[in-house]
Amino acid sequence: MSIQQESNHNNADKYPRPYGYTSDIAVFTIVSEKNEEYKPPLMSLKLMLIRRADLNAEGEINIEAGKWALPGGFVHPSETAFEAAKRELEEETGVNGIHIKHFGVYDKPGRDERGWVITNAHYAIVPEYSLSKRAANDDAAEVDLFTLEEALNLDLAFDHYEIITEAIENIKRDLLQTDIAGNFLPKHFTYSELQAVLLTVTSDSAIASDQSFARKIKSLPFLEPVIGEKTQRTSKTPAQLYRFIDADVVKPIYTARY
Amino acid sequence: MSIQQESNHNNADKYPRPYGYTSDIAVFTIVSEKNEEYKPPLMSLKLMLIRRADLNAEGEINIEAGKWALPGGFVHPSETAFEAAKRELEEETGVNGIHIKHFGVYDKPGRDERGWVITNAHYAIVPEYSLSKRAANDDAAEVDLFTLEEALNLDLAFDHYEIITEAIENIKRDLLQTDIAGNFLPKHFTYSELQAVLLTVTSDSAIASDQSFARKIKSLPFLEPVIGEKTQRTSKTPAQLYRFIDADVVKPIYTARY
DNA sequence: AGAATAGTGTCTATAAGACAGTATAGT
DNA sequence: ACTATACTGTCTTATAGACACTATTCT
Repeated sequence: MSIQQESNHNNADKYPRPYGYTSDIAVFTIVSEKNEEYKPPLMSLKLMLIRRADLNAEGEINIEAGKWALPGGFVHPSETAFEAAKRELEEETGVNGIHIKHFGVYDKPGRDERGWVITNAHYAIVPEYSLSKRAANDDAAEVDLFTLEEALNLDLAFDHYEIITEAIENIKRDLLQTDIAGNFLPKHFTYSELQAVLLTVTSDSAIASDQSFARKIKSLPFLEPVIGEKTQRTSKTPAQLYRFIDADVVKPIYTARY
Repeated sequence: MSIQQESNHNNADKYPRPYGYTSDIAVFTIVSEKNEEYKPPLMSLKLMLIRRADLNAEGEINIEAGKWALPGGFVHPSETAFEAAKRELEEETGVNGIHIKHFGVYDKPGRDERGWVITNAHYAIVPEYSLSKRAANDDAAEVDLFTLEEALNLDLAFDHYEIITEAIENIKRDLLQTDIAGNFLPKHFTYSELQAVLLTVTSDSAIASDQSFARKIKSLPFLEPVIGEKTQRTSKTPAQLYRFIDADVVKPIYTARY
């Protein structure tokens, strides 16, 4: 069959239809481990997972029961996979305006033993407080936060090991190459708070050194100081607050602009 | 319904199943407009599109008949969308080992009036000669190459205007930010040939200036000279040949490495 | 010799990182 | 005074781009 005939898309009835179309979300949050007064935070990046119940809603034995999995659900025909992810995340956390990004499609045959289920993988960045609220609301659901290393050592459902691995790669890269780090922070933040976020995914000396990073923050095109705004929440010395602004963060390899 | 219940993926029967699952491919090629002896090439980036037939294989009036569209086809349940794109592209061009990249999922409700059809969009980089061969093989199919501007001014099927727009954004960005430019070139190439590829998507002076670019090519970590190999195909002066090597081309914005 | 492409020499401006030092305010 | 954080001064090195120049080969 030629590609052109197929591309007419007129032969759908001849082709098997997928059994299901879902969205999964790798929900990341940053936990501030210590938070004394006059101290910069110590942060660690965590992933939220849920534990699959032994029985499903009909009382039948659940597939992949007892394993840990990414939250997710079926896409409705009236929405896109991205909208479904957003909707599910808002249902989950009760927070909207969350940063969410599609990073892959998982459709390998056999990834779900019940049939041909295609899932769209997203990662999301959720402030810590939204998740703690949720955990309190719905204590029937077994939900937990894991470090990235812990998460990959759990007994994971479906192909979620692969999805989580790639979610981690994506968020680590994006944290260092885009301006998404701000989604873990309040609107206005100090250099040491941004530094703490970045240190969750890198140990580079240019980030880890206070002096280097204090200098670097002034040269970043997507950051600007909030004039006259200082805080003492990270030190006795009042520290300048910064905010993210919209700016291109492309760093071409052949040329300076395009 | 909570996100956790849905995530059990046990309720597939309750949810509508997609009507079709397809892959589309934006096939890009670079046409060398002039090719005199002892001259560097003048290149332009083109997109291959096909024209949808008036009637389908059953003799019925075809949906979106007469419009131009990306080649593509249905994904088989025994393969991934990426594999389907690769298979279709090889059927189309008769060439394998082609660079192909998934860049998006298009699943907006109503994008295909016959039902819920989800497509995976890919772009591919095909050397010029493979396409000319194909055009000769299958003259029944109406296939043509268009400049990017021409392509967007055609009467395009489905949501292919949007897909093509994003394909163009993706390939332009990747040409300047990754090492994919080499896929348009022979294994060994001169600096002016690489320059001609990049000039199809940028007019930056650092690329356009011969001297600047001749210098730049030596500092690029993913290029190396092929020792002792020179060619006169672009000038009377023998020119050094280069090749791409595997190297990380990440350019973080916060730090030099990670 | 002339023409065209392929480079190199050298200067300038900018930027990044290292190291040392100063500034601020609570205890 | 002491301490911890928040910076700044200054040096070194690396890099990019601009401009002028040289090198090579065919016609």
